Amino acid sequence: MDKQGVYEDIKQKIMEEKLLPGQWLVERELCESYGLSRTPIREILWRLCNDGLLHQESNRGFTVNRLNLDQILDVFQMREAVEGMAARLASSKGGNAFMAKLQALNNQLREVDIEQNAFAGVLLGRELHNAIVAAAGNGLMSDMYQKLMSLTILTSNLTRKSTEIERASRDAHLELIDALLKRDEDRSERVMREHLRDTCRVLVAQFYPGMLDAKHVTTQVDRL
Amino acid sequence: MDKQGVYEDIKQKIMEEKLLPGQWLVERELCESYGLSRTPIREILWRLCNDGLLHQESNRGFTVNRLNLDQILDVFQMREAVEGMAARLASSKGGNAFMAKLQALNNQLREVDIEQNAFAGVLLGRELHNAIVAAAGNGLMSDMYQKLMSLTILTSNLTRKSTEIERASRDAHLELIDALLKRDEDRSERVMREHLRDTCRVLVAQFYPGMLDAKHVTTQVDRL
DNA sequence: AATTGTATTTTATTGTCAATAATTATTTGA
DNA sequence: TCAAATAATTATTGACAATAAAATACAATT
Repeated sequence: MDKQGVYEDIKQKIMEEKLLPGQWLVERELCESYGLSRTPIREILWRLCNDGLLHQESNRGFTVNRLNLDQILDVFQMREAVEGMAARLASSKGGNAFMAKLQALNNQLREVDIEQNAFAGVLLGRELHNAIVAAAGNGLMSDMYQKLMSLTILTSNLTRKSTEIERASRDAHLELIDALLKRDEDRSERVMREHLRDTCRVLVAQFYPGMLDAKHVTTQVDRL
Repeated sequence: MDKQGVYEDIKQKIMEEKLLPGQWLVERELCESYGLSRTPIREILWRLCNDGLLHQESNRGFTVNRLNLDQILDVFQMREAVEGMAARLASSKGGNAFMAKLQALNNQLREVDIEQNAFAGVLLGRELHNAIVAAAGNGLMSDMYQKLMSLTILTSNLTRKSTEIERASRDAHLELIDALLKRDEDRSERVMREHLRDTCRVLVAQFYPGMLDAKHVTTQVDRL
């Protein structure tokens, strides 16, 4: 397997929780299992570190990054900033293909039975978010979004406890699509932000019950 | 010089335009001048690459990153998103120390004679932006802001042609401080965004005259 | 004969590796 | 419990391989 392949393989293993937060990645073991020497492996580990997936301690090596509650809140706060702007830009600059994509997602979302197949809804939601960021047409934004999504997924395995999150997201996603289709920039940004704050609340409630009074989560936007 | 020192030295050389965009950084030369071996130099180069200061081409090495107009616009768009949110958070969560800092900056800014000493104004402006992001209390935001500032400085040597930029920024900075002191979240964010868009316009006008009709720069916010 | 185009050689540079040094963690003995 | 010895792991180094650019030599064409 070549360097790029190894990079993606490790990344995926972290995403799929085959490598758990806090777990040490031993260079020698990685060399043996992938058949590469330490130098390229090291380079890969640095990349993953800069993606936010790994954490390095000097002279100790790399672990899978573990986010505490404050960091999770930080991630969602940044997602509000970045994806909020993405929604604004997409609503004004999105082309025909984007609008068609929104229509398609709208129809698919309405058809999905959340209680029966929540994960399908989650996947559609991700597609929506990805499409919005892509439509914003800002490469730097795409990079930062990618990093934020990595950190989001690192937060918790969304695949499992997804029902409640999806239940909370569906209406917001439909409203978001509506705002985008109407090219309402302000509403698009506002809905996106509120949606992310809600998602964050639900997620925190699930994984850190009894901590909803944390400062970040209760921040309110009077008017956007 | 140790690893961290070399990292900062190269970074500063890029900031000060002692290393120019497009210029190749040859590993062997860096090894000789800093007295380190290739592996740690390589590690430093990867870090700088992930900071956005360098650009890598496979089997060719690293160059100082060169931003085209579109990328510059992307940077400022992201700064609007990130620093807009920073202003919002700082206005609501900023403590006594932050408020005192704002007062001090307010006084200093009013005293500075722009026409005579524009750079002093630029430095105060940077201090203000830094203080706002710090007051937002989001580590991830600080990281992303750092990267965006690196890219901003890479854009052009702001030290030289700073008079016009500072002239355009001063009033905005004062208004921003006012909004923050009054803890007006919405206005703080709005003013920050408008200020960054104006700065971007001035900068583009200086370095890319006759291109102000570029799509990004003309994007307007009706209501924030 | 001069010039252009192409193939070949040379050079410069990065990519990879395995051995060694330095650091940190663990075990063992009192 | 503490200290020293041992083991495990990362950090660095220098040598070598692979790759890409540059220079050169040569042939083809006008």
